[in-house]
Amino acid sequence: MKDNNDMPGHLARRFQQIAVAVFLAEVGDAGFDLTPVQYAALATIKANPGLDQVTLAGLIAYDRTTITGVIDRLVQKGLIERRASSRDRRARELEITDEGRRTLRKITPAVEAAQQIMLRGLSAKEGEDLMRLLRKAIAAGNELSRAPLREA
Amino acid sequence: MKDNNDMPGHLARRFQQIAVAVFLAEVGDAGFDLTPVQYAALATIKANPGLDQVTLAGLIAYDRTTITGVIDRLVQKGLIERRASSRDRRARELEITDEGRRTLRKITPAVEAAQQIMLRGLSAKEGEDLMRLLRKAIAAGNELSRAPLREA
DNA sequence: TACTGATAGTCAGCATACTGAGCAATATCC
DNA sequence: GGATATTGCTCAGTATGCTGACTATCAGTA
Repeated sequence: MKDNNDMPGHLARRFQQIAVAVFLAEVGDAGFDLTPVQYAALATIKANPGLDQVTLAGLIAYDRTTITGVIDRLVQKGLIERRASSRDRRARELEITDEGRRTLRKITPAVEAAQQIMLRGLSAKEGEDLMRLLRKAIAAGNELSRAPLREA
Repeated sequence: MKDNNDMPGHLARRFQQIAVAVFLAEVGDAGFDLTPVQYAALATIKANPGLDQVTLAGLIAYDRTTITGVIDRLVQKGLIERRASSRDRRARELEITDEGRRTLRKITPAVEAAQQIMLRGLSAKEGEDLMRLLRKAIAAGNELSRAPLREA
């Protein structure tokens, strides 16, 4: 009988669970109310001004039906704006607001601290190894989920 | 500016996302409708007959409020039974049914195939390394989530 | 034994994720 | 140019996961 600890799927779930908890704790302590998912979306919108929702979803590997709610909440918080595209009337262009930019700047230290804490049981080299192996496994499995990563 | 690919949190989410998709695809192809979470609960109930919900949650690191719904669905599918404990009237004892045992036996190949597929980009040694590093990081972060792993 | 604190379970509410369906608009092909 | 396919987005429904609150019960102690 295989143990849970021999199942990559179980380890994946557990590591993700801890990663989210650490992120929320660090960001919360810093005085912000932003989830890991919202943070990634916000940072990606800042780096790609005016992108549409499908492109955003592709850049961070979110499902297109998930991104709708995430964007709703970022708009609600005043961190981004969503407006109709002039070129394609189906699409919505996303833009970060000044408030969003400020939030992103102030929250960065907490986010980076969180990334450290997630790996606190590992040496620097082990942390690098873990990230390298994850990247490799993810690259090989990219097309297996409904929301694969898509380059711009 | 740090890239998403340098963030262990982002890699964790992505790997977990692929792991779930692979699991559901393999198990679905085998003709079963069981999630990774339901599978782990079912297997743990089989291995620990009569355990209560809190103990089960601790063994697989689920939140106690999440386990309620998972158990509801396993009961609904006829794979387990939930009955009041005679020793502690607050607690519910969980028992696998014959149907649950049959299901577990028949889906095991699909589950194991899924674990292979998740790691298909890695060599055998790399897969082992990845699991070892995940186990180590998880052990160090165990207490950081609301639902830590608890030994029996 | 009565009080107090801890524990088992549930519930409401919110935030991902996904399936599948649908609408509107754009692209493509004949 | 018009039928057809595709694309961007949304919605309803289901399944984790979590926070925080609540009930019922149990355990320890004054």
